Amino acid sequence: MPAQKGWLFDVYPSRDGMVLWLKTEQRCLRLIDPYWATFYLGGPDAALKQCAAYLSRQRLPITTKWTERKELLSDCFIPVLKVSTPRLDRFSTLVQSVYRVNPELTFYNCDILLPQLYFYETGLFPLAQCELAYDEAFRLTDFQLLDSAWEIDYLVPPLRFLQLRMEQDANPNHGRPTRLIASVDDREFVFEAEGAELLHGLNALLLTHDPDVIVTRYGDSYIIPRLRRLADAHGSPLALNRDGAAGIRGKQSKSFFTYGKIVYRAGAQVLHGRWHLDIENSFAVDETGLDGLVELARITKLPVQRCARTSVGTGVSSMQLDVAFRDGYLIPWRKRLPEAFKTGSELLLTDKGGLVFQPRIGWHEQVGELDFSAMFPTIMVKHNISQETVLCDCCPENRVPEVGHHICTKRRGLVPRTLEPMLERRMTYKRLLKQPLTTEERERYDRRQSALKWLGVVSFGYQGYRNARFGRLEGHEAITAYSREALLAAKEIAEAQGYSLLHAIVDSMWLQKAGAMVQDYERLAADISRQTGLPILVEGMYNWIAFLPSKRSPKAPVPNRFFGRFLNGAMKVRGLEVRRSDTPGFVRCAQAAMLATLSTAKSSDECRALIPGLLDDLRAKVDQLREGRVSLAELAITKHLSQEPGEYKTDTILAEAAKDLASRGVRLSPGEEIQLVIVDSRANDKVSKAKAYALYDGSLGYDVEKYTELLLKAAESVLWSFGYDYARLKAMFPEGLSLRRNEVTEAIQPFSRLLRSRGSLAMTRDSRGNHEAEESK
DNA sequence: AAAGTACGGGG
DNA sequence: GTGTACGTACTTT
Repeated sequence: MPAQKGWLFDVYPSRDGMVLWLKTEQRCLRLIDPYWATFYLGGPDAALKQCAAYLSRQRLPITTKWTERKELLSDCFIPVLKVSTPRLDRFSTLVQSVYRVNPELTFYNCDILLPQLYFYETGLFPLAQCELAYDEAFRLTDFQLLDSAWEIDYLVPPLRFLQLRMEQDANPNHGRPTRLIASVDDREFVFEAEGAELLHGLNALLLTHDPDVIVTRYGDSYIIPRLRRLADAHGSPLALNRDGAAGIRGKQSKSFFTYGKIVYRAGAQVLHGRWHLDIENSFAVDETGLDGLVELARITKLPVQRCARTSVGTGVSSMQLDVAFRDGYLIPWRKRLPEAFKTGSELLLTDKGGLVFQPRIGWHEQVGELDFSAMFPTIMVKHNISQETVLCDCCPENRVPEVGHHICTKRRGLVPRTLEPMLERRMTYKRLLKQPLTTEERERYDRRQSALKWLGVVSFGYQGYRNARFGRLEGHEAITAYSREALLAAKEIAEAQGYSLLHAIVDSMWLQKAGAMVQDYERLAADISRQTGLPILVEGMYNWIAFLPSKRSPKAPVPNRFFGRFLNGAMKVRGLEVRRSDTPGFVRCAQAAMLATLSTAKSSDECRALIPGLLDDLRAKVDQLREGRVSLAELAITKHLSQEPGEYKTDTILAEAAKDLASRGVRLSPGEEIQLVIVDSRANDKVSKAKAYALYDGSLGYDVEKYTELLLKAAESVLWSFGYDYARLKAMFPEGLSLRRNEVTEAIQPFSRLLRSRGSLAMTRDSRGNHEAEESK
């Protein structure tokens, strides 16, 4: 009987069982595992018996068995009916039909996607190295796992890539049809968007190259749907999929509300036996690249293409399900409830219960910053905070400070058990990063640890889900109570040692003490760690840091508008224009350049000496704007629609641009991102204030003065501490020759997001506003 | 002045 | 699969 070693590349259900694709050095092998998927039913004996009888009358192969399994909340065994079927394609319809017949039964393990359930049950996971044995019909007969999801130095198989993108960098759904560019290795192929040549050319490329991964920009929302329509129209096949029997699974786009804002999720085009990754539709790929995606898929056990497209919260949830499943717990069906539902926040904001001490506005030198590392996840682990441990029946004496909830001391919670190995794993990567490594290794470990960090951040928010499978509001309250206690204690310890607090927010504090060196801060951090039981580290020492005031009331501090220079020359920037996604590239780069220049200065005096130069640069930028030498791509502003284009009550630039697109037949959904260029912000006669970037030919120019204003306001943020406010800057650059209708030069597009996908796998986004400046600069 | 609209998190 | 924070900044009415 043949056996093959390789990596588990793809897993999905089919009529005949679970399809497994094994990637070896040479090829990709399709096997089928005749796997029986199982769910459980609980309830009164009579009802269960009746249900078993109903199931025996079904025409599907189904087995039922009486057994006992543990319930999560009570930790007690309860009698349940185990229902299994090999017809994976009918699994969810089967659950639905049982529910229709007897909605009073309690359902368990029935709403978990089958590949996940398969992974939990077998111990396999995406990209696991394993040896699979199979018969002549390519049916799996045995397997051996040669890998562990917790392995640090795991191997990733060699993968072949095909990249697809449209010629224009803007969202093709919002623009005119352009040519399709396919690239393989370093070769590029350009196809006209219509016609049979495209299909033939692409098919030839797919067949000769046989890529494992198709990486696209806008593949989910535009390229693949178009290719499929084209193939249908010509009646010719399209070889995108590797599994000819399975087809491409399309998912509808949707808009939904979460945490106060509407989110748009593009549809999906999921391949079988081959991955399609749309970098414009993947948080994980965008933030942490392919390395982060593989790391997440391995430890969350979400199939790679699903992992690429879901929120990190889904990953956290999957890890918890895995732990619960392996411990033999029944997993309750999370029915969608119609009532209001509070979602977990990915923001660690003050209103969520974190403590803030407002900053001392202004310029400060010789400042140290201490940050609690992974504060919320660490609290959950340390204090055993989990759905089933908060307000337990057995430990009324173990109280949370302030809020008074009690937490179990007898039983280790599901959430801490999930988080603990993950925190440890991230620490291992961080330790590795301190050792001598090649650039490649450094980047890989850094992306992996960054992917893990997201899991930690989100797992806190998850506690706030009132009806989340493993969330609990009281757990959330307990976490923030512990965090306040820890920050307060840290402040007191620091002050007792002669430090004065400049600013503190949730898990970070900025301190000052004459003559204190890094070692002193290290010692302080060690003291705080010891006394609070939570690890706190020196984030860095600043030569200088500027805490900016509120723009509306210049005497009021705000917690998150500051920038400073670390001793090693790196800058930390929060709340400035560079950090905002709706700042045009031209302004963002101008401000980033100013900050980079300041980062070369180690003191207020050195900064002051740089100001004349900064003002010269600023003048050059203003001139560039006024002379119409800025490209549209640099002026494009990205914003998210909060509603349908027609629902806007006020004519803002965003509403105008959305209506511009809508009037030209572009369908837009709430939450969707659009790009616009301001043409004349003061137009109030219903003449366009703004144009959609994707469709704008530049004939109306751009609003020089508006962009100058944005530029000067960004400059104000940087120069405010040196006495330059907006009024003063404006006076220095009086409205000259105001060219409202400029000739626009289509210059090179240095801010094109395209750059991210060019090259083999340089797929992560440059972070906004973190400018690593070298000490030697 | 009031109402409408958008943004942010971490490293 | 997800179901509407809250404070700040800015624009429009």
